[in-house]
Amino acid sequence: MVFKRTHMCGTLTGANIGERVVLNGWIAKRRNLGGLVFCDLRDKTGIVQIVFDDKIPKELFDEADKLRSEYVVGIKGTVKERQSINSELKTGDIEIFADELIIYSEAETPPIYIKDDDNVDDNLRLKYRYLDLRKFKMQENLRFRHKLAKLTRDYFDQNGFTEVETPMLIKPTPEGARDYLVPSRVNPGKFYALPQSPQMFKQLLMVGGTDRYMQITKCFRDEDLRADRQPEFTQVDLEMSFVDVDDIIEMQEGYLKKVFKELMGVDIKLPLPRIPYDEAMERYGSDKPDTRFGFELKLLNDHVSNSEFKVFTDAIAEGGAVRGICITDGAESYTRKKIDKLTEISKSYGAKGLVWIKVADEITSSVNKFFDQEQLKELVDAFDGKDGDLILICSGTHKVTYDTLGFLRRHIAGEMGLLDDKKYNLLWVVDFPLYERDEETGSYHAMHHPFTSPKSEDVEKLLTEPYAVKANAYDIVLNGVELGGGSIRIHDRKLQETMFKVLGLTEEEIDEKFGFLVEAFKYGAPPHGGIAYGLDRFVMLLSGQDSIREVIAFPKNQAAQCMVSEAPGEATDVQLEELGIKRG
RNA sequence: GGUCCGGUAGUUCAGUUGGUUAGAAUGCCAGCCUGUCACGCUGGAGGUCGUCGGUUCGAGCCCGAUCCGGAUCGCCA
Repeated sequence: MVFKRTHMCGTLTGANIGERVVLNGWIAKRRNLGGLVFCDLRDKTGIVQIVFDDKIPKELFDEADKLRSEYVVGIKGTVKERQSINSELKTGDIEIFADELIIYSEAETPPIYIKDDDNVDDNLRLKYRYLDLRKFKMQENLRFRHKLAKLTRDYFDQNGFTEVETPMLIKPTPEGARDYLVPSRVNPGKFYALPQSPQMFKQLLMVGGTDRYMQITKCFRDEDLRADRQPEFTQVDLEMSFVDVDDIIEMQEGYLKKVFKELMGVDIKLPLPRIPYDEAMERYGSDKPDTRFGFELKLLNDHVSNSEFKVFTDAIAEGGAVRGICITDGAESYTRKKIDKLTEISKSYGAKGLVWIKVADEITSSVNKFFDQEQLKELVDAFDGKDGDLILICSGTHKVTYDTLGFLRRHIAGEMGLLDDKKYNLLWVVDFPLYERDEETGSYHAMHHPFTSPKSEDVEKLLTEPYAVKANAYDIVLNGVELGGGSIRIHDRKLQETMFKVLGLTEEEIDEKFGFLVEAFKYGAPPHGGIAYGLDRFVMLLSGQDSIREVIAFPKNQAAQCMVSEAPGEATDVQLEELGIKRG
């Protein structure tokens, strides 16, 4: 038997006083005072206090005395005003005097507490996810995620987009991230891959005349996990025909404005800033800059090139750089010990060391032996340094200086409490390089993917100076996190062939990997482009969580295992034989 | 694959220089309790100190190996 509930626990208020109500939920807490039993009854909307007193039959009272944490019960009773109000509780001015009780399920003592701010081992939470999900915080996160997804569908629907499902079983294309492979029983020895993104299919949809496509879909990458990276994750995927970069950005800014207005109550100013990739690297050492604070990078090659400090001069001679950042407003707290700590972390980004300069009447530094006061003053002036500031300098390849200082400026800002989570700095990073160099093989490599179009003014440089070619590619960045990215694609067959040529792909490789797309483009491809957002990250940032695991109902742990179901599991010999993977 | 941190009661943790029977809080169980809401009071149960090996008269603590977890770099077109 199930009690037909009349209300949800958290929605009851003083307006319900005198009403007879029926509630279902979990026992969050029982307090037995002897002749009086209080229970906190919880459902996803909140908690309300139930009272069992001596006015009820003894059998019912005895039943109430048996209640324990996480028992699932139904209650019938009358709403009354409280004698003692609990201002901590939304429903704290009322309580339910129960006259009927049904215990649907008893429960063992739960291994984790059902409490929002409970500090418990992450794997325990994942193992008992169904208990973890009972927390209000988790229910709120799921609800928030749902709202964002709904708003996304509504917005793009209103703008003429059609949601189309693309296949989950696709052809393996060994490029970029590692594929999850799925063996095909009816094609022994052959495999499907799970999509890393619907990229090629959404382009086919454009060739197919869909014009404006969107999809909220799962994508899969068999790479190592991080706090903001799961092997299966959700993308908001979009593609539009007959557009240029401005068209796409304008459409997205409308979307972002709506998201921030309706879900966060924040008015964002349009148009959003656009920062060219080169400038982002030069000023922030990152292609996803956090602009909520300063500490911008400065190239110091000209200021140190004639110094005695070989570490610097060697780096410059080898084509590298010397760069620094200046920590202002409260840098005094950085003692030698703390700077040593920073130096230690810097090494993981490839820096050999970190030079520090403390600005004061008498400038001190870790390189006093090599720089006199005048030379140090020059460096300080390069940053407009003031008394109390701390300048940190590192040298090496351009990449090492960007990575190290890009990390340090954000790390230090975090330590100094400058990362205001109420501030939403959205910006576009544009004009990405089309190619990057593969450090191991020395070959060219599409930075985005091989269908990204070069900027028209750079097309002639494709074969002569590939590194100088900028792409019609853009990333949307929020507070130092990449929310999404996209590009205008190549729709011209000649240009696509040139692109493949620069990448060093043979006819066979092209045919094997992208043959069907190249073939499709023979029959009339519209100019098109799109973008994809990481939905999990988006929800994480907006709801103020520090891991995407908080906004995914059943996430994987760092070893890519599902702690609830214990996936992945073994396959039986019979299964493997049937799939043609193992001989019987 | 590399680096760093961690693994002690159901849970979160403490455990000094290697030294008696490994502690606290919370949770759990029992009894008492009519206005609690982190209820209170009294009592109780609860441990393969991740695992294996070594050093030692003696190891939670030291050494080696290993497993597991987390963070991070590489990786993530």
